[in-house]
Amino acid sequence: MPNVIDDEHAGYDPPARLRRLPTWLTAEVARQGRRLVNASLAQDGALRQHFTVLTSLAEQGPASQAELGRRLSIDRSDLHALLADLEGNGLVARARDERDRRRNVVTLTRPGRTALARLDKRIDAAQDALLAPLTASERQELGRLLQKILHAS
Amino acid sequence: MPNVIDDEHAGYDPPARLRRLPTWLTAEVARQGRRLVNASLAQDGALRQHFTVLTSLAEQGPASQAELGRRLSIDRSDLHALLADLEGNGLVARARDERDRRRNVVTLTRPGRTALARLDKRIDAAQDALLAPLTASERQELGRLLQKILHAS
DNA sequence: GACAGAACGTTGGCTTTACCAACGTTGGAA
DNA sequence: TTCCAACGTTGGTAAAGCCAACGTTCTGTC
Repeated sequence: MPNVIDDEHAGYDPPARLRRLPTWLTAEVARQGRRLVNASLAQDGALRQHFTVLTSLAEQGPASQAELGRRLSIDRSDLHALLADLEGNGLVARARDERDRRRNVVTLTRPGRTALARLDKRIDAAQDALLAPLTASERQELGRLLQKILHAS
Repeated sequence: MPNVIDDEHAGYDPPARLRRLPTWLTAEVARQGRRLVNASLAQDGALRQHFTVLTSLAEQGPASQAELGRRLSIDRSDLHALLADLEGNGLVARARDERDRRRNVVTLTRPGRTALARLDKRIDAAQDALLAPLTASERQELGRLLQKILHAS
């Protein structure tokens, strides 16, 4: 007869040692965030990395595949598959760079821009769901701390 | 002639839209932490989840496989493989619970305890590496915020 | 100008983590 | 006793991350 609340996370009780570990905490929060984002984006049949690529193209402009990979820290081979998906859906165009024919210049199409606008809303909803327990200033502080870690790497 | 420093992360420059997203930030920091932890644990041929399981057994005591899975939010089937690894290395023992013969009671062995002590040091080193850019109070605050998110889920 | 090495896109493979579905066994409740 | 739940187990899928190798194209150097 467990006296825990009857919910899907019944019994969840990680040891204190783990709950004190920053790498464990970030991994666990990231997992939760990923679940929320995946559920949101799945409504449009998109993956998290599709959103990442589209966002980079929209904000930072066209780029070769290799440059895109460096900007986002995504492996060339993984990016290849992602771009194939996006190109297949007409959200992105790949064209050989005539000034350097090794390169494929990736461009956001008009449908791509439209799709991204839709995904943007999905993503924002997921952020709110994840950060619901935090106040506005706590959210800001969390962002600052995480950025500080990333920036110094 | 790029004027960037010659390092392995050359060109890393994610769009501001992503750098503002909590789910993206936590995922990125978690990825970095995972790399550090994996590199540390690999020296002992262990996986992150091996450490998780051993830690739970050490701190929270023996448990059935199902209960272990609920505590750590690890799927039964994934846990099965992890326990097979650990049992194969003699770090863990599985014994049928005679009071409920559906259950396998998992116990930490003496070699398991020894191995965990080794892994503990590896893990702590990885924490320091990840949090290097933060002050002591910032580390504490980050932990608090992440725990608040997890606890309320 | 020829040559060696680097960068590029591409293909293929492997690992970890995360889920889900189904089976036979065992226990508990109606 | 019967039905359902829980358990361990097996098998499968998918996302993500990472690495090695190939042929093509550029670039720097001799």
